[in-house]
Amino acid sequence: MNRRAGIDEVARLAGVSKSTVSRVLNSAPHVSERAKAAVKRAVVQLDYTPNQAARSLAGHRANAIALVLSEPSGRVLSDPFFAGLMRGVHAELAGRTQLVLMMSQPGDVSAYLTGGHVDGALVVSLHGHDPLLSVLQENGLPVVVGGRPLSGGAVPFVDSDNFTGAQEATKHLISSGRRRIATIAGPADMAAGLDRLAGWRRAMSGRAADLVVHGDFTSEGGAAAMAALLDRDPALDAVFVAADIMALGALQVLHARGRSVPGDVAVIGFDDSVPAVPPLSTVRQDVEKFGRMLTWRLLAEVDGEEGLPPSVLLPTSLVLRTSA
Amino acid sequence: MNRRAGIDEVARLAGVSKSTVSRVLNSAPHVSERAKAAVKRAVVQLDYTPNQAARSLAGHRANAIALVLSEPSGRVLSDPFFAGLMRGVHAELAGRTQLVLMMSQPGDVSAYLTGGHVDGALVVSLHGHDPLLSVLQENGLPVVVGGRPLSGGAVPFVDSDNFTGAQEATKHLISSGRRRIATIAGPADMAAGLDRLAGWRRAMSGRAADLVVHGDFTSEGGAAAMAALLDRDPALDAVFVAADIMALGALQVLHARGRSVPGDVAVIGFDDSVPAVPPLSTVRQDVEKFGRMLTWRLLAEVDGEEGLPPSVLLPTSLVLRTSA
DNA sequence: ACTGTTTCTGGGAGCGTTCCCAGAACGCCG
DNA sequence: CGGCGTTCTGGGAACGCTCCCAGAAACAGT
Repeated sequence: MNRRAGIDEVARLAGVSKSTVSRVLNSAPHVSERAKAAVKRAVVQLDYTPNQAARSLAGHRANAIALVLSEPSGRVLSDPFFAGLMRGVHAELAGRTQLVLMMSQPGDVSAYLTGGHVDGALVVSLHGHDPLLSVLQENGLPVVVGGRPLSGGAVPFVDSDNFTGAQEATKHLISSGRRRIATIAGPADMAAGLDRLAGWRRAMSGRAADLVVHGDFTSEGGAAAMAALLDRDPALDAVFVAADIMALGALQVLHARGRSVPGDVAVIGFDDSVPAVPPLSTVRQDVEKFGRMLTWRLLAEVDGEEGLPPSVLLPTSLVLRTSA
Repeated sequence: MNRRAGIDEVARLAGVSKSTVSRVLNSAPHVSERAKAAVKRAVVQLDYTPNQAARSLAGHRANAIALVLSEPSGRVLSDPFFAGLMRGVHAELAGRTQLVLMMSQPGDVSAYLTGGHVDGALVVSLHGHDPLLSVLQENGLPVVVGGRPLSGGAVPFVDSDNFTGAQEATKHLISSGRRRIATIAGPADMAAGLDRLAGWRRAMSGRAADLVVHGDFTSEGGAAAMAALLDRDPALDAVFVAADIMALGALQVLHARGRSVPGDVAVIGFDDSVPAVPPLSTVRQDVEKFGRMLTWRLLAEVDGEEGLPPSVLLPTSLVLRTSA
């Protein structure tokens, strides 16, 4: 393993000072074309890669952002939503900064984050009134939250338009003639759960909206919720499920109890994340775009740009397949 | 944002030199209990966190490892397998080192990796004869591969016992009286695909083993493969699918073509990663353990431990549910 | 020509650690 | 009591960059 070239070697080969090399590398102004070209040539010739550690140390900038999964159980990782999100984040980063992954065990995470190891944090899957947010804000660390936070004042966030999506899905169920429409809602301590439930409620206004059971965004939770719903009203003929992954569980229960889908019961999910039998009608959200937005917003914040939107709401669209 | 304390402040408060502080932080030998206690107290009092950048720079160690997804498309990310893997990796890391995520766009990744920014790399989802491995080895970067690499000589790897798992699944289909047993295999350029196919072949020895179609580890691929299989032999009565995610696609096609599962066609998947209708019989692999093993192995390698096993094969187990 | 302004350039002081080396303190043995 | 090993400690030179400052060069305007 031959030692890697340093900036001074590049400087010597290019016949300039290391200051100039540094300027070229950071595309700073006030560099002659001649010097720029010479440096670039030297960089290629020596196969030079700047040392990140030295850069961070001298530049007071970590060149890394954290993706924090605020979920001790690590449940999120199994969620296809998360996979797409990460793809988006990564795409937007485009090698500019490193992505450090963290799963939140309350204490240590904030210590690490405020320790100056990252320039900013993407916080995802926040439950209830997590203190993490306020801690980070107090320390002045740029933060963008994925999914509307339930507390935390003025933190910028990116979210899908859960309310409208849920509303449209439910409207579709109503207009296709369903009479007893239930919902398997998300956790009551997450905005995604609450907002989708609110959308369902809005669409149901004027009808009996009592068939509500909360799930936990897992297929097991979805199954349990479906069973509970069926016990409560064996005659229900439609269900809006706040997540595809829960819909999968619901589908299993419906099948086991001899209900045909969509014959006896229509099902609409949310996310457009999983293939199912029968193919699931669902509310589609572009998770990759979600991830890109999140990242773009954070990087802009880190760069100190002005006039940024406090938050962004991404549109959703109803995708009709077989299940409803 | 008040400036963070440095090592010398800790030293001053503790009444020792920064060398001693450093020794305590790295739990190096030759430090008196007295000094150790004083330093620890000072650290707590000042809420001191060592600066990673400075550490890496001075210590010639990045304190980070890379998780490389050797898949330009980013397909892996949607795979539940990957989610579990990452959970395992993260658990094993336990805050000791950072995890940097990378998706392989052939060129840049190896440049970055050999640039000294990480102490080692976990390479996952390798296709065919990826040159990445040899590049890394030439540069002396510790590497552990997830899933047996098709080329690359003596790289240590961790893998599930795909062969045995597939064999057992197929044996089960045979012993339960199925006559025409097909398989949807994985990609022909990945060991996971090849080994599972080999297991199926071994179990099928003595019977006609011609119903083979390759999929690409996506549900769409699984659907296409199932359709092709059905066209080739409408009377097939069982199929071993090399990945649950493909099985989902296959299930959709079977359903669409009026085949009941398991009545007309028995289905066994691989991974135990997705809920389905009907619940899928599958070959279970402990992906979290997989991730932990992978990481443990790499860290051991990085630490220069001796006598490490060249590779590890994790057992699989057949989980029987409804589909077969 | 003389000063001012702008573009370019190099020198060198940090950044916060680790690691090496040399020295202090403390035994213990002859 | 002198010498020698062993444990402990502090000083200071790296590590490879960025950033500040001051000087050189180029080009104006008077």
